[in-house]
Amino acid sequence: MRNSAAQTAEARLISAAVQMFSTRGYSAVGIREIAREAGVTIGALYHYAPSKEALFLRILNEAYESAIAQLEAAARSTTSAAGRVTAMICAQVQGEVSGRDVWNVTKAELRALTPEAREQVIALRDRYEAVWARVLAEGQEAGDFAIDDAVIARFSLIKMCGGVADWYRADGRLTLDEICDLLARQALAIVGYSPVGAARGPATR
Amino acid sequence: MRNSAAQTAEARLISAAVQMFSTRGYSAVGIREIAREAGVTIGALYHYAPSKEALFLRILNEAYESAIAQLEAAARSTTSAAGRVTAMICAQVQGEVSGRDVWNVTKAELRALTPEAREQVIALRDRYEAVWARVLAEGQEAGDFAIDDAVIARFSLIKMCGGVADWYRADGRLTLDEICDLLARQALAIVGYSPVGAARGPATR
DNA sequence: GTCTATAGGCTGATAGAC
DNA sequence: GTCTATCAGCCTATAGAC
Repeated sequence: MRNSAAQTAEARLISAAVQMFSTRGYSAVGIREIAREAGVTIGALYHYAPSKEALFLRILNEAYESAIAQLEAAARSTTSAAGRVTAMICAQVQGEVSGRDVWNVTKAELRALTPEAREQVIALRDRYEAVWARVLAEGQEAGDFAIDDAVIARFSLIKMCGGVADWYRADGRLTLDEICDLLARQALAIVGYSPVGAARGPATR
Repeated sequence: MRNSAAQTAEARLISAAVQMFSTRGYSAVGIREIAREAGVTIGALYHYAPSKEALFLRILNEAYESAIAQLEAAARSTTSAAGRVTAMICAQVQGEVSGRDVWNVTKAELRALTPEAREQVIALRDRYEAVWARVLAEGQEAGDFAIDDAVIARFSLIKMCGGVADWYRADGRLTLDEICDLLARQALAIVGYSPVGAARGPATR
């Protein structure tokens, strides 16, 4: 039992599964290993989850629901289009870094799922992207942004944040706040943000 | 034997492995399945590759060597910094889309490798990123670009292209050329490109 | 070069005692 | 809730015939 005994067996199973799926992949990790790492046996594992895939799906669901809630909170945190994008970039980067194990799993393992389970997770991903789509469209309509193609811009923004957890280190050259700031500037450059509200007008800074 | 019988057994094995690793993941695919898909038996498979991981490593190596060569050709194709970035974005996007199976494998499966093999593939990735780093630094020194942070910009550019193959469809809304053009514009926005060569000066288009 | 047979071990999942 | 024992099947890899 490597995790704290203060946690319930269920919590230890979830966190062991997240950590192991993240570092080695869903298919490469056996239920026996998860159970051993969590300090229980397979019998107990199957008491908490009806199957390996169900355990996995639960992790994916919780990760996305939490991420969507945080992204929506960031989108509501201010009224300016540029402020929203900045807050959403920060929310996404911080979510990815603090839950890097979960997101490693989430992004890499859709293909390991059965078709029904995969559709369920894709619906969550679509809800997440819809928050971005709404904010970008509002900024465009208000004249704050000059976006060539909303779909391409959205994909790029999401991808841009998605890799941070791969290389960020707490003792690295840049703090997380600095990284968020740099990425937010890049994001505003991508959406053609101009403070005066004139599409494609000269930038002042 | 689902693949063309005109190919050698070796070529069929490689392409079957690429396709199956891509759609289902390295760990989830067994050597029996690869051999069956290629129309040979495991005995023949082990004649061409000493192990499952060696077969996998060979695929990764060939993919990266080819991608590095194409990226370097794009970087040499023109002398202007902006032209180079545009050509490199196109090279990267087209490489990812035309070889989407290989890249799905390459990006997702590093963790399935043993430590020695992983280091080898990471060295290839570093060589790939070094081409980008060089071009961005040259553009910055020449005054064509105004990059806040070269590392962050490089990661963002690479990530931005990396997702295209996930959603691109030949019969989709945008042609591949249109996508490359849009991404190249975003790339130039990220690197703070200004045609007059003045850092952070007003954009003319 | 390609085959079959097989070794030795791991897989997800279940049954039933406590 | 948690355990042990077990099923049926899959895994990578090897040996040796042809």
